[in-house]
Amino acid sequence: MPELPEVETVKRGLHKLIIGHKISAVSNDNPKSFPNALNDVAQFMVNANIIDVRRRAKVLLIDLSTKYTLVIHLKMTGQLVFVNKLDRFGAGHPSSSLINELPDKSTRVIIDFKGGSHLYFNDQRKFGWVRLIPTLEVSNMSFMMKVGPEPLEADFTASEFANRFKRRARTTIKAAILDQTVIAGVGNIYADESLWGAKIHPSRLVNTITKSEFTELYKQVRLIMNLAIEKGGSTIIDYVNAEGKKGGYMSFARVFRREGLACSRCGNEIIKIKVASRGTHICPYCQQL
DNA sequence: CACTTGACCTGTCCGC
DNA sequence: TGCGGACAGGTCAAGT
Repeated sequence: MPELPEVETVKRGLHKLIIGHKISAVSNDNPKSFPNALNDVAQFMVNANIIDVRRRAKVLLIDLSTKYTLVIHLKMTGQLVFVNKLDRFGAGHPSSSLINELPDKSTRVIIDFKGGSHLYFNDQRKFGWVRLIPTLEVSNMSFMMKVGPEPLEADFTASEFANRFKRRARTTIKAAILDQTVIAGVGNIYADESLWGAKIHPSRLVNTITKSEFTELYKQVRLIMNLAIEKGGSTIIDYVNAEGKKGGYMSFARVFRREGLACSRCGNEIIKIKVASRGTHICPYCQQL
C-alpha cells in the first residue's frame, strides 16, 4: 500500500482526529509488530497526550507529551484507523469504507484513548511495525539517517533530483527511483505512473537518462504524487485512510494495473513486465528502450 | 561501494 | 474441490 501519498493522507487524517487525545491503554497481539518492552509502554505511552502527527518518507511519526514518538511503518498492508466510541461500522457505513468492525483478525496493536475512542494498527502481512522511541532519537534511526529528500518540498529542485541519481548510475531507473536513499516516498505505483508521464522506459539505465528527461521525471513525480494526495491516495486492496475509507487515485492511474487496456496517450495496449523484480506497467510505444 | 536476490508474512487467484 | 505456485503497496540482510 502505502507510498508517500497514502502515508500523507493517513497523517492528515490522524492530525485532525487524535491530537489532544490522552492514551489510556495499549495492547499488542504480535511482538514483531510492536517490539517495545511493556514497561516502556507503561512509562512513556499510558497517560501521554498526542501532541503532533508528522510524516517522513513513508514513515508516520506520532509525538507524545512524554517526549517519546511512535514511529510507524505500514509497509505493504498496514492500516491506522481511528474509531470514535460513537462510530458504528456495518449497517449504513459509507460504501467507500473497507472496514466493517474493529478489531479484526488483522489488528496487531490497539491504542485506547480516554473517553473511549481507539486507534487500530491493522496489518495482514505483519511486515509493518510500530516503535516507541525518544523524540530526539528519531532522526538517528538508521532509516532516517539514510533516506533521501522529500520530493514534494517547495525548495526541492530538478537539478537536486537529478543529482541524487548519480549514486545509482549503473542500475535501472525503476530500481533507482524506488530506492528510498535516492528520493523519499516513491513506491511501485507512483514509479510506474511517473515513468509513463515522463515517457521513460523503466529498464533504461540511469546513466543513459538525459538532463531534460530527469527534469520531466521530476515534474511528473511531483505532479502525480500531489494529485494522489488530493485524491486521498490509491487503494489496491487494503489501503484505507485514518477513517477507514479507500483512496480515489486509482481511477486516475494511467498504467498501474491497467495491462490490456489502451494507453490514454497513444492508444496502444499497456503491458505488464518485470523490472528490478517488481511488476511494472508500461506503454511499449510511449516508453521505448 | 554498487547492485541483485531472497526473506519476512498472509491471503488470493489461477492453472491443473 | 483441492493443491501448488506465483504474486501483492516495502524494506533489509546477505550474497556477488
